[in-house]
Amino acid sequence: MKQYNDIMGLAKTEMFTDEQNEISLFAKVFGHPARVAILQYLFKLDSCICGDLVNEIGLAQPTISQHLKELKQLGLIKGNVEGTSVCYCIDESNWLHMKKVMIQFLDQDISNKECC
Amino acid sequence: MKQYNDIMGLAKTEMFTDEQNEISLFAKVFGHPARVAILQYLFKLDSCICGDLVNEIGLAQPTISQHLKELKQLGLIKGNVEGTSVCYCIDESNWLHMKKVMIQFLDQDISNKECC
DNA sequence: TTGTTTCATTGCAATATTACGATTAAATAA
DNA sequence: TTATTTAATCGTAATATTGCAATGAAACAA
Repeated sequence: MKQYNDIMGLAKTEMFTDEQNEISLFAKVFGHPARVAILQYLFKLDSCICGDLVNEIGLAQPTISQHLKELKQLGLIKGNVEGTSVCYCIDESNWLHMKKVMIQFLDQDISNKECC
Repeated sequence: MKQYNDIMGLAKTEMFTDEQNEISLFAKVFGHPARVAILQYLFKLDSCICGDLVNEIGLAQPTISQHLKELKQLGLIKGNVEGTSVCYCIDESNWLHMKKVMIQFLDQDISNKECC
C-alpha cells in the first residue's frame, strides 16, 4: 500500500486513523471534475483510449495523461497497451472496495437530537 | 449556489457538467483527513464545540477553525453561537443531498465487458 | 470596568496541484 | 530504414492548500 505521507503533503496523516486517511485519499482523487468526467466516460464505454478522452474532455493530452496516472496510482483504473494506444478501464475489484469504504462513511446515522 | 470557479482554482470548470463540478466539490472537502475526522466526530456526538475538536484532533485551533469554515461553506455543517463557544452539527438535509449525489456517482454499473 | 474564555481572522511560509509546451518512448506503417 | 501515431514524462508557471503564530471580536465573569 502506498504510504499516505508520500502524497498528502503537509497533512499530518499520523494523527488520523487509517480509515480517515483512506477516505480522504479516495475523495481527493474525485476532487477534480476532469477525473470525475474520465471515470464517467470509462463507465459509459467499458473501455477507452487516452486520445478519446482528449477529444471528449477539453484538456491537453499531457493533462489528461496526468489525471489518468493519479487514477491508476490509486488502483481505480487499469490500462493495457494496445499497439500505439492504451486501453484504460475501471478496475472492478478496487472500485468496489472504494465504494464500500466511501458509502460506509457517507451513510453515518444522523440522530434527531440536532442542537442547532 | 456558490460559483464553482470561486474555489476550484485552475480547474476549467466550464468544460464540465454541473454534476461533475458538484461531485468534485463534495469530494474535495472530504479530501483531507482532518475534515473526515471532524465529520465523524460530529456524527458521534450529535453536537460539539470547536474546542472539543482541538483536543480530539491534534491540530491548532486556527487550523480546525479553517476546516470547519470549509465544511460550513459547502453547507454540510451548521454552527450556533452559545455563549463564548460555538455549537456545530451536521446539516441533515444538505448531507442527504450530498449523499445522494455521491452514491449515484459511486454506484455506476460496471459491465462485464472489461477490455484489459 | 477589567480580565477571561472561546472562536474567527489575518498574514505568511511551506508545500501541493493544475495545466500545458516541449520532448521522449514505443509501436506501427511505408 | 524513416516517418507517423499515440501516450508518457519533463520542466515550469500559475494558483491552491495547509498549518499556525499573532491578533481580533464577542460573550461572559469578577
